[in-house]
Amino acid sequence: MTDEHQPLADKPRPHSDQKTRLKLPQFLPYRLATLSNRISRTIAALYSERFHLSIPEWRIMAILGDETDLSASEVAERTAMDKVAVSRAVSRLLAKGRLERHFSSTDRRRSVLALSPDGRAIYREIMPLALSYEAHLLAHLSGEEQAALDHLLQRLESLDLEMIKTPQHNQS
Amino acid sequence: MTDEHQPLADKPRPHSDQKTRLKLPQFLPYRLATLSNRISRTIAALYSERFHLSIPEWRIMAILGDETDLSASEVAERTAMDKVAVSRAVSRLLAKGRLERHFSSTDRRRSVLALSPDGRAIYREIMPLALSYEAHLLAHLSGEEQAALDHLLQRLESLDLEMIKTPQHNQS
DNA sequence: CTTATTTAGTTACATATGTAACCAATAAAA
DNA sequence: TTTTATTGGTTACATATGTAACTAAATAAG
Repeated sequence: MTDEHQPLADKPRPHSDQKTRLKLPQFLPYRLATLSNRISRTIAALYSERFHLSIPEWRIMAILGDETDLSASEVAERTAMDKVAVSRAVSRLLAKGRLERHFSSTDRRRSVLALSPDGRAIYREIMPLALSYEAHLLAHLSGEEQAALDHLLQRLESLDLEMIKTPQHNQS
Repeated sequence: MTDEHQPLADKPRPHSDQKTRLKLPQFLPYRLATLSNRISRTIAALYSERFHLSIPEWRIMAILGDETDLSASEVAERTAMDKVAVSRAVSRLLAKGRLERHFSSTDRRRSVLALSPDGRAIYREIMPLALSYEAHLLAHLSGEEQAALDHLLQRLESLDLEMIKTPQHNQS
């Protein structure tokens, strides 16, 4: 694949053959990032302007619609957001009246978050949109493809992605 | 945890059964987004502080390392970044001396971008890191899994993700 | 030509995000 | 207990990003 039919004495380029080149469109991290971005934007378009919700805000509502009375740090865990992002999104949601917050009586630092009636109503409107969008996406894949996708995501999610030890190179 | 093994006549919750709930950790767009983020951050850690490069900056260098003398808009196309992001990253790269720019003689609006010698040197350092990280990731997958992954990405990339027509709902 | 239109890129402004510093409450040590 | 460390969350600051408005060059129309 590297050299289609490369005439013998005529190298494509002296300094960089296919093996040492990085082809962005075939680079896995790049592909995942662009695909995921396109999907996220598309789905955000389903609710962002209609409900004035940002992606992190919706994530929090989505979690609290499913499991109620979580603390901010529990929300952070489950949404894979960091605590600062959660804090900010929560305060916006509180300001908009979509969330209710009180604090644990046993630990007065710990917040207890839940959707407000208003938030629940919005949740019930958006959630089917989100699910049907996902269904719409998956509908383009066969059963086996769907299974394979799920399997691969599980595999990749389970990797710890641990850093490769940087080839020693103390040139800093 | 709510009700482990639910006795027959005892509905889990009147208002939301599994079918109408959104389980974030199983929601495809969410899974893609978090996976891709983890990978991007990990890989960015390989070069960001060592070479003082942001992700968009590296993307541009990666493209120009592969194909030289592109215009800003061609870079934008190939990196899937928008032209504003490209403009900003390009000006940072110029400032750091990693890029050279001149303008087309036939169309004086059109920029012609290329890595500077310095940029090329950096490219040659980073690129193997990026590739070996990818290899490291893929090494955890079997040959079939890798093929399936590539196939699925191609499938998903080819979808136009077109918006589902919003169920009419003029409540704005 | 002279005036629209389109195209390439940049700039402005408002908002979002990340990192680190911070405050308050709890838990652990001394 | 008083001191010290840890944990839950928020705030500040610097940087990044998105959208829209804008400049300049090139085309197309009149």
